[in-house]
Amino acid sequence: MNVTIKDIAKIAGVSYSTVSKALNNSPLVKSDTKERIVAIAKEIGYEPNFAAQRLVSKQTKIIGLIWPTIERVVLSTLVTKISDEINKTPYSMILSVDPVQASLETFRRFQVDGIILFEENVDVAVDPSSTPLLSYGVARKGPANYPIIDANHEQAMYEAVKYLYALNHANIAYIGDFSPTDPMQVQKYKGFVKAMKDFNLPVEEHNLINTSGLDWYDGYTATRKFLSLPNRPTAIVGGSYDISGGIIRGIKEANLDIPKDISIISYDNIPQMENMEIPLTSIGVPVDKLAIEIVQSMIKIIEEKESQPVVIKMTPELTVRASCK
Amino acid sequence: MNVTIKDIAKIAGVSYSTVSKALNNSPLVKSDTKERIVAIAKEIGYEPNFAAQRLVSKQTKIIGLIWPTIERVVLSTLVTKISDEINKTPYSMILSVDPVQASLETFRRFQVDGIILFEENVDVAVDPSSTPLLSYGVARKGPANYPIIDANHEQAMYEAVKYLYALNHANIAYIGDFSPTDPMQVQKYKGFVKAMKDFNLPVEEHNLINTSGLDWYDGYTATRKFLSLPNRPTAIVGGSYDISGGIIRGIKEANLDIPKDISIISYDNIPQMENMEIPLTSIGVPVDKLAIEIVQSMIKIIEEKESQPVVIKMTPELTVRASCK
DNA sequence: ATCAAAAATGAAAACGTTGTTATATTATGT
DNA sequence: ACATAATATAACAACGTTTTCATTTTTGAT
Repeated sequence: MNVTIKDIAKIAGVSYSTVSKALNNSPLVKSDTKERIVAIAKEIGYEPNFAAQRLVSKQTKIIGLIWPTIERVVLSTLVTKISDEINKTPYSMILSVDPVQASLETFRRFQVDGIILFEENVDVAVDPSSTPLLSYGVARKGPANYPIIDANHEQAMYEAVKYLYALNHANIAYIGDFSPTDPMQVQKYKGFVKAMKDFNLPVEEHNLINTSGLDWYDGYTATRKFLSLPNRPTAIVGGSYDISGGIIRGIKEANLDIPKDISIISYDNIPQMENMEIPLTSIGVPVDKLAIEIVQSMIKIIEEKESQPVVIKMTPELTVRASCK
Repeated sequence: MNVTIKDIAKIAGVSYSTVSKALNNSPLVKSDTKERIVAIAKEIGYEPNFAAQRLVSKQTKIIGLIWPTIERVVLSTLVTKISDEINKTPYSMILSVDPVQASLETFRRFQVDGIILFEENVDVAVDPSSTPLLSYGVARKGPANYPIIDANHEQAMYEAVKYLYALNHANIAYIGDFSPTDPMQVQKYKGFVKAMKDFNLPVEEHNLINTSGLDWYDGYTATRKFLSLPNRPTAIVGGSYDISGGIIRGIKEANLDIPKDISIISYDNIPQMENMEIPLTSIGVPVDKLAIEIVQSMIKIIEEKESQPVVIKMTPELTVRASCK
């Protein structure tokens, strides 16, 4: 059987309500007594009973994370970081990999205090009266009825081009997914094109390479194809971590050197960029900062109960490594 | 404020203890009353209060999963499946990506009912009197004081060779990690060598290729190197999902065809094998079955309280796809 | 020394369940 | 019709906290 505050009370010769206050560092109890009680608690290895605390506080101190799409390295890194971040707070995290609606159902049953949703193209009907919800996704036209944290993809791509331009590149290509149904990709595309225009660089067919997908293989095949064409760019912007992996391989296979022959900068700012065949210079919101922002916002929403459906656009950062010249 | 059994009691005109029994389908309450109460509960959207149930039942119905190594596709798939599986039960899962000892600490505080540990080379000192613990890892010499679920790596590799042998291959190479400090890899190595000997196939330097790592790139570089050597094998056993990805690439680059020129079978049995450049024939315990076994065992240990430190060796299965001939 | 105010502690209700025990109701056999 | 057994329902303690309110103790001013 576990140690309770009543056990502590008995040893300390005080009432258990005093113990409760002492352990919560209440100003209502004398500091000598407080110290004595805390010492005893530690001594006999007291751990507060979670269920009892929840019952009276009407909170679960649990945040649910809905993660319907699996197995993209970037996302699993983000999940890890979010978990880390939540563990630093009094909250903890439970994970659901079920489809969105089913997950919401589960979390309601669980009475979690808040829900973080990884949104990919999903538009969720959320009853605003219910559990606080925060989405990591893309801002909509008409704002949803819950807050959204969104990496500024457009700005990221703009900065990528700006950086390459500053390095005197004039023939810059974008290898990425141009799917018009994925808002994230649309943003990236826009940002690239806008920057190119702003710097008076040509935007033509040969420097807009559609991978039709976000995976390694998509980047690889697209690169092979486009390297065989004339008017080869001197710099490439890769649309995702995985795509860029494929790009590197494609370039290597053509016996070209990075960055001597071609510079490359990739979207997605995760530590793994460092460990690629060539450490990739990358642009994007650092995954750590993203995690912190998501968790902080979630907790704020939970605790302040005032969830305006704001959109938080996170600013991308450039991390220079060895792939641009 | 949430609906409680007292609200139901008021509406139904019975005492709340009767409601409790009715909702738990107790034989102590008349079936008419039961139905009526259940109907009302549904009607007004009653959800039992988790904390209250936990407080009285002395259980949390939460299973903690410790996952210290991240970002190996195979493992994240397994985590997903385990989560799925747990969600089918009355339990739910919380995830910790902290180092083992810190995670154990957290989970104790949480009073989780059981802990699943993904063990990679970690030897954990566990106080057997405490929370039930189940490890997914490798059997030790002296059994640990908790149960271990272990894929039979040795048998897997044996079966791989057997399969290739049945396809009339005589020159078979193993491309994998031969690190003597990683017990999983040692098992695989052993299984391969044993099979080769049993089938009277030669085990020489040219068909034991050490990648010194488990990643894509390790497989790729190893393959490039060994393809340049004479006496090229007709079939390859790849040591992991990622390694095999690299092997495929290496072979393709050498302008060889799979399976026409070289057959390849990979360790790890996950659905993603289907989506590789070439759908890979693979051997290993199917990740779904692994997840089911882990979760079932965990729950059994929790509920029966009799955790003998057994080792469960899971039988690998062969999934034939397009990469062997 | 006396008393009021302030400080410290204690008592007890509340949170929403489950499970045990007590009570009321119905059925059964004579 | 009556005792007895079986059945259905109600009452209430218990789980381990937090929090409110009541009580006791200490402090400080007179």
